[in-house]
Amino acid sequence: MEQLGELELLMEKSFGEEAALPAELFQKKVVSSFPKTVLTGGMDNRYLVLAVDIVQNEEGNHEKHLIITAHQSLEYKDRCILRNDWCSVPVEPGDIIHLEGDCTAGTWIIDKHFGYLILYPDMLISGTSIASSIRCMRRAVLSETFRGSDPATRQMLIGTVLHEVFQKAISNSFAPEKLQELAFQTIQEIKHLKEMYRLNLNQDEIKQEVEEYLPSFSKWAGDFMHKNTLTDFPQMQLSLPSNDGKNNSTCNIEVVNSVDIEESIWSPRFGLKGKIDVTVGVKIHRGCKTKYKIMPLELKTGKESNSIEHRSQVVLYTLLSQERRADPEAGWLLYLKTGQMYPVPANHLDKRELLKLRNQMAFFLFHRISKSASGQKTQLASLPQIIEEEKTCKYCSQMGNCALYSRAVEQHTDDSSVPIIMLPKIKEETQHLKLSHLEYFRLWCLMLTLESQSKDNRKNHQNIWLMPASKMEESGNCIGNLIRTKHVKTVGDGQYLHNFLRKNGTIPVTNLMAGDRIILSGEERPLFALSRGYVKEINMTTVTCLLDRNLSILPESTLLRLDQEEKNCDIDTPLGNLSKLMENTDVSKKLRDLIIDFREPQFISYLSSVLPHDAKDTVACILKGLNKPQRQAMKKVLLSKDYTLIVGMPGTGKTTTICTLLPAPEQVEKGGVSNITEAKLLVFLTSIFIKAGSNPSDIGIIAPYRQQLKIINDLLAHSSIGMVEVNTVDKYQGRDKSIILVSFVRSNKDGTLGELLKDWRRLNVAITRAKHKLILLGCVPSLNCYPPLEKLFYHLNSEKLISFLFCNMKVFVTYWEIFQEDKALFSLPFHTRAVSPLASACGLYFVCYKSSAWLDCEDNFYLKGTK
DNA sequence: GCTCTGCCAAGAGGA
Repeated sequence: MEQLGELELLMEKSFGEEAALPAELFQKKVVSSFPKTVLTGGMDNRYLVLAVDIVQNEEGNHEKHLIITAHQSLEYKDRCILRNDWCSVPVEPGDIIHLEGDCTAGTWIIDKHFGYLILYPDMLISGTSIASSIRCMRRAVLSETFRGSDPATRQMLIGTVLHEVFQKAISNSFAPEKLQELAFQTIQEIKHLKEMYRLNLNQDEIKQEVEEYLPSFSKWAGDFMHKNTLTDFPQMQLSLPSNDGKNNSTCNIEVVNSVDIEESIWSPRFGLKGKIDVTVGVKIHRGCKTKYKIMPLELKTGKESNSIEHRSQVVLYTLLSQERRADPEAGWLLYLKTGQMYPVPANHLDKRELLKLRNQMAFFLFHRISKSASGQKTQLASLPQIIEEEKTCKYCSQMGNCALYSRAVEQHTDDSSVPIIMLPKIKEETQHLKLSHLEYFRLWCLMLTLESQSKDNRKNHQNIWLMPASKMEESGNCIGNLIRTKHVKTVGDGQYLHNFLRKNGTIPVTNLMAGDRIILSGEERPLFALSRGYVKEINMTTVTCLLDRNLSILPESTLLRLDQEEKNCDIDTPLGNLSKLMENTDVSKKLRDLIIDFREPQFISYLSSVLPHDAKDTVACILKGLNKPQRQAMKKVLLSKDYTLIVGMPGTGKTTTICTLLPAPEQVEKGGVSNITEAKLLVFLTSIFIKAGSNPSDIGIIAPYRQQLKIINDLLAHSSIGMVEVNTVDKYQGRDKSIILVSFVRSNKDGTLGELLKDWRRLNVAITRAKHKLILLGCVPSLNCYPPLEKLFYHLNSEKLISFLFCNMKVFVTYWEIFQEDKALFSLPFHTRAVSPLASACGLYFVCYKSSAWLDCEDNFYLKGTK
């Protein structure tokens, strides 16, 4: 919030003052709003706007004059003059922009004929999003906010299937039998079958509808591919800027090959991203001349509209293509229903207007929060104006959110003007909501938006294009200098196993571990985000990854980098849920009642009335394994009509084991805290369990610190021990293993424990993941500084469960057996995991966990998943 | 103070 305050302070200043603002203040703003941006000139320029002035030129027209700098020191200033419609770009002092065009004598001129300005170029907006903003900017912004409001439909499924069939055919064959086979095979894919089930459609009707398209596929291929004479190819009117002067726009079009399928491109130059259905090699025969171009081909399965939205999408893809190769100057729009293909030239005017829309959208997405006019209240900003087109609104899937936002947010705080004809519609859409509901929506929408904007939650992959791999490697979240080795193995649909080798020597110190999500890019500029996936295996020299695309089309010499996918703040799901909670349905109404208006949950009186007769034995069997308080709570859950809050903590059982050794001081280094002695002991104990006949997959190793996990992993790799899972406490949440070994790591003289271990919830998770045996390893004097652990030791000590391994550096080792004794450790009321499967089997709405007070913590309520 | 949580994604078509 401090940063936001700073920003607003700047925004409130007038232009004159802006220019005079001290450089440090600007630098502060840039650091807080654009933490990763490095100002730079040249092709990938990033300018900081220092001042904005509106002036009248000699012809009496308005121009926007910007004072800009591409230097971190802010010392060297350039100018940018925005003419014609560019004057309307909502650019403000402190903004980051990218400029395309020419800079002469320190001045950029962007006008209707030449040049582009890209606002917040590192914010990548998808082609479809921008295309949809043509009709209604508000809807485009709402769709980016409330994702998942678009219900899936039969047509969408058909569309997805047909895209896939065409894409397979173009690199295979369009022969009718082959098409049949590809269609059949595609329909059988699990993801499509699931979707059919969801939409309540049967396979046969989908198959039939898909098959209706296939003759058009063949017709298209017959027209555009594999002919003997050039003149057999369809004639089209297509003039490209590069053959200017020549009036001959007539040409024959030959589609030679498919260069790529679903090519995913990020363009930090134009601030765009997108996926190109098919990237095709095309020969354009004009007179006796032939030009070969690699161009985007966009497939459409719906009505042959050749609409401005469809064409715009293609124009945007020509911009994306420039990130990888020469400007295609045009693209193709193919309607699969008829096989009709339209050329879409990308002229300056279209590109200019689309980029202006992109800028507008970027502005709205960037400015989600505002300050109230009266003072210091942080509130949600207004969205783009509601349009006055009842026809467009009639079928809009964002109608509900649009009206809700207008009523709950805009009409509450702002003097925003709603078109009069839209007022009744807004009222109608929101009349089922009480004031308390609107308030709830406003509050949570604000909270979630703020959360997503907080510094460490901001989702951006900017490092990939703003920072070279060699520099990123220092953080441990990136590995560069990799080349692809061996063959790419296709594991499944959209899953390709790749092997990478560090080109020179060994892989540097890294945080990357098996299971981490990564983004694969080329080291060279144009190859950002070629593919996404997971690390499968990593050692000193090689990395194995499961990727979503097959990269064997790249030359083997291509230098690649892996970037750990930054955590993404998923506010999409809660925002989607919030939107759903406000829907005019019975289910949502009931939930509003319980959640917003706090209606007390209801319970029925007798279990026999709810339990199906044949479920009795099963339930009895499950209950038998629980202790008394667990059984009582379980009963309450079963009687629940609405929801049940379960207050609980896990644990029971005991036994002892003894070892001798872990002095075991911790090491603090760049990668984090670790404890080699504990690690060795732990690996030793693991080997004992395996020798004793335990299955490695039944053993889990937990440590709170990543560095410790790394050391344990290294030790395991050098031993003969197989696939033992090693992970952080948090990754084990909600799961368990037969045998769990925990390494507490911390051991020092001054009693520093760090905040991490002090989180009692984490401690709780760590000691409750074991089904049969739990071994805790740690330094008693160090850990004793913390009351909850002290309590634990007190108990363990009284039960003689602690083995002191060395006289002055005491280490405890213990395990106990869970579920074998009725007696609960610490008199814990519950074992939550025992409850949840049963609860969900009973179809409860909520399963709620209240954190227990056993460690003198404050009362926290956790609302867990809805069903 | 060194950890994690919600996570695949841009588009599938409608009018």
